[in-house]
Amino acid sequence: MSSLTLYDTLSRSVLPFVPIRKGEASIYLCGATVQAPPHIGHVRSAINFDILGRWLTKSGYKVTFIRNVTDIDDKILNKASHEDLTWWALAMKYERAFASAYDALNVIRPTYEPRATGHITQMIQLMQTLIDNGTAYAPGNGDVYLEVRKLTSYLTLSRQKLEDLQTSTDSDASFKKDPRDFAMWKAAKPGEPSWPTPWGNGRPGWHLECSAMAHTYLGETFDIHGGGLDLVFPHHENEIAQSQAAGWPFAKTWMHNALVTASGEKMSKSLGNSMLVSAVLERVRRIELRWYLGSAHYRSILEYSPEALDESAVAFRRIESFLERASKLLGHNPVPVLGQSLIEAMNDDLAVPLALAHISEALREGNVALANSDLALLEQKSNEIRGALEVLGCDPYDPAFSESGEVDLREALDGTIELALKQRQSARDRKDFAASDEIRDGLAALGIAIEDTPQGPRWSITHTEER
RNA sequence: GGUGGAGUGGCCGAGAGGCGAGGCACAGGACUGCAAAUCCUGCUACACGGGUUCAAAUCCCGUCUCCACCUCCA
Repeated sequence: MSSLTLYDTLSRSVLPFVPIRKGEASIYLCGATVQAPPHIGHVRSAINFDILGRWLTKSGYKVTFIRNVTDIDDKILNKASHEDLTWWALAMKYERAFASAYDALNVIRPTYEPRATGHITQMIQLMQTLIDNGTAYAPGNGDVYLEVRKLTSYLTLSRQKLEDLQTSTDSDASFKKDPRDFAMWKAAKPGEPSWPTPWGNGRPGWHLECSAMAHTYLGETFDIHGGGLDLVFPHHENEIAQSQAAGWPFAKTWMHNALVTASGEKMSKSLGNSMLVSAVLERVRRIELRWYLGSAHYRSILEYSPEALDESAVAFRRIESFLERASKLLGHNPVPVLGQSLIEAMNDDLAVPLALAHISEALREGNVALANSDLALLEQKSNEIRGALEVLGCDPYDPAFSESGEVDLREALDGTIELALKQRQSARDRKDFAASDEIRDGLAALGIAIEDTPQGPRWSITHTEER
């Protein structure tokens, strides 16, 4: 059996995954700054790393997964004044929006989900350590900076040279010893929330919280640190800088998901091209959005278009409909089984597109088995397909995807439609095709598609108008 | 200016020296009262120009185009 390899941004190569603690895997993922509702780029990141977590779990590791919530920062303060809310009310509002989007898309909840504001003590301790050892300084205005020239190594992840960085145009640069020094802690402006520190009242800078929280929950070193590709610099570089300056080895492997683009450009709120999760869920079902966002390789750009989304949803319905027909013929639901080809694909740096090709193949073979009523083969193929879907977090039998009340409704509907199908069958038996087609067309107009199979007619809801 | 990534058939999208990934669309066929679904067959592509090699989408050199990051970003 093959074993897991993952692409590591630090070494720029695919390396075998060797856990620090045998049988365990620790992951820290940079979560959201909760200042606006989630768009599909945000949840893509969560889904990509959810697939990683699921695969590690399937592979037998005990996974500790941390995903933080940044609940204090400049944008949150700005937005709060615009929305006429307190900063904490705004942060909670959007934290909940993210949480419900993650739940809707069947992203497994992290082991712990720490908030920045809950870890001020740990941040102050870290700053104290760095000030004591001379890598950080408090110039007296309430800010605390990290002095990047004191570091033995810096910019190893993005492979840049300090001299090549375009210098910041910050107006407060006057307190910095070097314009490239970055703020770990920001002095409070009048009216802003603040926490007391030995260097004055203020609030955390963005980078400090992740160093402090990763250390709190995962210790001085852990297996995987993840995040979006846009976080490599400065965020992750600065996390490394702070943590290693404190003497912590920090993350062993760095993984970055590629971004979602629209019209060739990065999806972001400021560009005005972001597709909110809530808006996209008007178009496709939750499981279909998950399938779409998870089906690209995590290191490939995903270019969003409504057409691509629709196409992906149609492809997923084919699989779903196969499983439905298979379980009907088998008399029970498929049991998730990991096929060898799926295992190899996933172990190869989570090669989801390759896994998809294997699903397509199994689907074709399964359909043949269905046509021939080859129950043994049908069982095998449907089990493997369900196993693959489960790894991708897109198992149609997962209760996470069942709509409330759907089951009861479906049963009632089933009886009603069976009645209509019986009428249609008797019309067909007397070759009264006008009457039989009238029944089929009538059902179609109600959003019920009828297909005649060797096992008799089957019905399904046409999903186009749904959710 | 610096640092990365990318360009593959009508479209999407894997692969990374030699065996046509896969999907969608399209065309033909099988099945069907018709349709749908399903299956079978067809569609031989790797930005451009050089080079290395018995063999290049893959390696090397050069060029073009696009994207991301350079202290707000997932």
